[in-house]
Amino acid sequence: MDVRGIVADDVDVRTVSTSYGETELAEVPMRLETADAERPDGRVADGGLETERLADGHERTTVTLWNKWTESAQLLEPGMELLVTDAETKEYQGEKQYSTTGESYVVVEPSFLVNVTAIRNWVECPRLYYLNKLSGVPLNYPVVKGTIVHEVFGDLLRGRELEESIDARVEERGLQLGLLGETPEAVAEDVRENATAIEGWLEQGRLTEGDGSTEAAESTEQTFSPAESSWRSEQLLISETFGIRGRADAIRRGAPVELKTGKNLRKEPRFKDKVQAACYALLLEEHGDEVDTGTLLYTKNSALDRNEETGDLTPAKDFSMGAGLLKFVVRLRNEIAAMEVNGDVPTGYEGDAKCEYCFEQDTCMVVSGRLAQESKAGQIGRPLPDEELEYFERLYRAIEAERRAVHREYAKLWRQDAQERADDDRALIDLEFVEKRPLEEGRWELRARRTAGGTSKLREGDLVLASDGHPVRGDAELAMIERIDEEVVVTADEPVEVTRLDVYPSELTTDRLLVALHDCLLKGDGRRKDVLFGREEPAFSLPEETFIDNNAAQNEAVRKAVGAEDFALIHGPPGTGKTYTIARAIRAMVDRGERVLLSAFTNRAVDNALEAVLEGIGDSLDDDRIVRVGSESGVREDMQPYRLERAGDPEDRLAELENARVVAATTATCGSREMKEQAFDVALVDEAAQLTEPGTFAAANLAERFVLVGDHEQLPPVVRSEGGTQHGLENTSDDEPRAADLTESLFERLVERFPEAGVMLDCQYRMNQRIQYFASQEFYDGELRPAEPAVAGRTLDDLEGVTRDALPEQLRDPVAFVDVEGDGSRYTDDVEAARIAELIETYADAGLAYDDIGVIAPFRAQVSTISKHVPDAVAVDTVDRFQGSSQELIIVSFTATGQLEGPIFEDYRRINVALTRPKRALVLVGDSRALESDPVYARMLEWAQ
DNA sequence: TCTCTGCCTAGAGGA
Repeated sequence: MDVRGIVADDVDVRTVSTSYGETELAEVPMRLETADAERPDGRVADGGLETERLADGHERTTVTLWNKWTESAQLLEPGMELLVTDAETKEYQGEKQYSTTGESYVVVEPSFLVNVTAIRNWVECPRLYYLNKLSGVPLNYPVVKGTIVHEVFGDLLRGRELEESIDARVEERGLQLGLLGETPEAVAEDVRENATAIEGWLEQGRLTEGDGSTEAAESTEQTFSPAESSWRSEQLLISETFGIRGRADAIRRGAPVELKTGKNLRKEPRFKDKVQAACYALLLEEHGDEVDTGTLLYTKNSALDRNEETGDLTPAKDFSMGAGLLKFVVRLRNEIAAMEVNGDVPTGYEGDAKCEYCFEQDTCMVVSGRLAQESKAGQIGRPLPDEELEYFERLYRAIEAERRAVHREYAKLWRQDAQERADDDRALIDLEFVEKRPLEEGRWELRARRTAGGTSKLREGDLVLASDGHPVRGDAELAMIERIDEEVVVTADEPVEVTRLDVYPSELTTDRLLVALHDCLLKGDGRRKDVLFGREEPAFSLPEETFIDNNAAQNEAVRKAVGAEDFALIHGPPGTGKTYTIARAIRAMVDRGERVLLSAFTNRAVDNALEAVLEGIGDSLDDDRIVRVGSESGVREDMQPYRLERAGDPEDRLAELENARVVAATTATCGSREMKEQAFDVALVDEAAQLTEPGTFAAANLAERFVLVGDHEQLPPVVRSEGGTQHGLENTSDDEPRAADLTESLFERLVERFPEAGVMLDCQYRMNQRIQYFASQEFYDGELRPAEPAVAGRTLDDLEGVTRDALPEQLRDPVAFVDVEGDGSRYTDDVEAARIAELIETYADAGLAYDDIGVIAPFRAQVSTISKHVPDAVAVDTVDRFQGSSQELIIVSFTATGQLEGPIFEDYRRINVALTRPKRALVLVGDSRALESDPVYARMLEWAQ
């Protein structure tokens, strides 16, 4: 039976005498999860025992961990989650207790999914794991080559021809190879050397494998065919029991095969390689296969290197895996999980690797020296100033809290049932599998039909877990959504019979935030840090020329952007021509011969800004000097011609990127290995108030100086972690990072600290004066004003075919309030939705086109309710998604009856965004009693009535 | 059930 619960108190570890001699044991006081809950995998947590039941339905008991599991017990802290499989029960002083058996595994924090590579790194040196996370793996040739060899291996298993695969895989990495100064021929030759060893071995295996049937032998005559020979390539595996996730290179007859692009002439595989294979064995075991062997393929082993001892001719080394190794691997995994949850930093003393052999030795010593960390390798350099150390510590923990939030998303893959996932918009379920079709590249195209309506967050270009029913327990593979409407089309490496798609949570953003933080503080320019940490004032050498002659604030903003030596801040309230100002600033910079990075958090913002730059730069720069870096699905259609292809001839791709005078990319992409090789004179970051500090650094790190453009009175960065209440860690809640560390943008902090480095654009070109008034008073100290009389006086009458006189009197004013009592539900309001539908018809009757109307609601549930009532052409969305756009008429649904409940109303920046979207008319629809209950909303009501 | 975008995964190697 499995025992799962929360550690309730300190753990007692001691040595006792048994008939076998001295033995270690650990007694863990635990609070069990709801007793008789049957787990979805059919295992039953203990239900029948008469243990002490607590008021909350949890039972309290003691679990005894024997022998080597005491090592994992030492890691436990009260509040951590613990799982013991195959436990036995015993009675002690009238109380039922549990203890490990010979079959048991002990898993610390099982819902934290540890990567297989993390375990592999950790077994070599725990600090290596930490360093990889902190400073990232830079672009280097051995790694790129290794990746290509792996891809070719997968292709061979899927039946692709060797030369075709090599050519295609080398071609795909054109940009990376260009950055590394490699030629396709040399790389292909290098890959060929490694791949022929594999091919020969596969061929040999095919002849001797004796899969049995003559049918199999015949059908594999041409190329190796996995379908007939119980092979499977590249499978993503997740274990909910062991808390491990990884992607096996290949699986042969249920056993893992791991490829290594190197040489190993010894008889045995390297220990860390065995550990890696053992991880996959554990993963496979959970999927129902008993695994006791593994194979390692060292591609540089060839006949020439015949091992004297064994006479090995092949690159393959088979080895057997005992229960001891598997348990050892779980204990390693426990160390990582405990460290991640506690936020500890490994020193290197935990392992016994020799630092002089380590290729990360220099990095290790520098990080130790600069961050004042104890390390086995020693330290180089002086520690950062205290304020920087404190900052690093704080942000590191905030980012790690964010990482744990991503892990909670992983855990939902198995903790929530299908319907819950679907209701959460995180999965499409009950699909009807239609067909699988092999693609040229050896991948598969999979089609399924949707049997029910329903929304989901899934979009074209997203990476998803495609499964035949369950993303963890079933047959599942990572897939890319190609098309999603009534039919869903995805591509994947393996032909899964798809009936369900799940959002696959990614740690990529958190990984990149951490690296950006590291780069800023440890590699960053000293002068910049002096300014960021308030030791120096930002400097300017402002140009005399006039860039924009009809808007003083915009002109001043461009002067500051061009003349900043450290940074400049452009505060752009709604409709004030931020993008135009950016375009002018970039033009001025380019005219001065500077290379500019244009960035923002979202693809949409990057494309919008780039569009303005293209309009503004026009004649002054050839099109091929402007490059958009990003994925095909992320970049807007009309910007595709500027998008940098990754595939192709290395020299061409490199030239395209390096010759570009303006490079546009999201901040996440700025943290990519390719972009990190680039250098710029200026980084200009739009929508900077929506970025976390490390997110801003990802762009700023690449440039000599930076310009941030944004509005901190609009929406802040999206942060997932709650910054306090962390699952299973009540005892350390005092030390938990405050969410504020990531929710306040660098833009906002710098605007407050160095107001003189910023300019606020004060003329808006969007709203009728009456509409603008409230936002100006409430959020911009009354300083926002219409740019010209035509803006101040604009009304719906200006639009062709619209007659305001045809509207009821109440709606003739540019701002109107419609009092609706509401239906009292929490996140939806049918009464409001129906009233809004009527309003839309009223405006349509007065001549307004549906696509000039936008409806904003606070909750997604209300958005979908309203959508059902109104024509498709009307844009209905949440505030968050409306940020950055505008409409002639905006109708706001407040969706609250009696009182304003919920945190969504507490952030007034959200109401600022909603009220500043319209150009000519604004209608507020809501319950006046609810709105009056809050002073800001009450003032809004007064203004609107 | 408050709002929610990124990135494309993990892992690729070297004594």
